[in-house]
Amino acid sequence: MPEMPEVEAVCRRLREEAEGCLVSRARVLRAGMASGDVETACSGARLERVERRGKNIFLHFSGDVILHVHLRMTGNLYVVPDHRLLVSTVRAVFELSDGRGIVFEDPRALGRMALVETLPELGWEPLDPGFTVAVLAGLAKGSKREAKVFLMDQGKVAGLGNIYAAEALFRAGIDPRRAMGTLGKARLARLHGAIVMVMSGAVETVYEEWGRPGNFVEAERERLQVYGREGEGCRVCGRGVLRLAQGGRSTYFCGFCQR
DNA sequence: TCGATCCTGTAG
DNA sequence: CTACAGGATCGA
Repeated sequence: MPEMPEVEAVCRRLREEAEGCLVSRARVLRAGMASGDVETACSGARLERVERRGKNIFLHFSGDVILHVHLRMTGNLYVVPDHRLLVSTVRAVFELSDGRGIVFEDPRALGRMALVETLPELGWEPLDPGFTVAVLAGLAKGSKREAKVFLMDQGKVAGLGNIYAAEALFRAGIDPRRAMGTLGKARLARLHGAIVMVMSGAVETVYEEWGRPGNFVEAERERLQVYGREGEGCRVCGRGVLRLAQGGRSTYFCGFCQR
């Protein structure tokens, strides 16, 4: 489910609904998905702050407890009205003192939680004003990695995943196989603009559509130019959208518009 | 830099 | 049945 826009939506909603709430009891329902004694650390603690960095969520609890949550492919974190009513894919639940619950649901069970002392070093937030063309150029300089793989490196730019890396490259007209370090100034500027545009648009769309009738992912999907559209016509030139494998993931692109 | 791995679900 | 899935990490 989540790329950075979905993670941001999760965090915003969590802030609205559960920030400041007391966790009477924390339960880890799937052993191995959490590192550290989460049940002991979070039981009786108050959720003071919800922070997002890239696709990572940091739940700050009273007592200097920091819980690092990563939703991976199919995780979700949301508030339910009754913590006793849980579906089978719930991996952890934070029972709130008012009877509600913060639930970590994850069908594929790839998501993880970990108690941490400090926040890990991550790459730039694409929507941070400090993330400029010059910053991107500095990161790209000398890199021989393929542009798509580079963009998905969370240590460079944090939050771009398989969908939005492809979308940004399409909008910038850059071939995803192109070595990052060979991009000229003009192309880097286009790429930077595309990243900011794609991510800011996605954040707002995903958040607005959250919880609406129908699937909020579908609304965002309609905005996508290339992702998941193999064989369909490019929205700009009409030629077929291509798919290739990079780093074990599918990359969608237009062979004509992206060079 | 590749492939395997962690898991389950769904589409073909 | 196989292929693939919006992620990340590990070892070769």
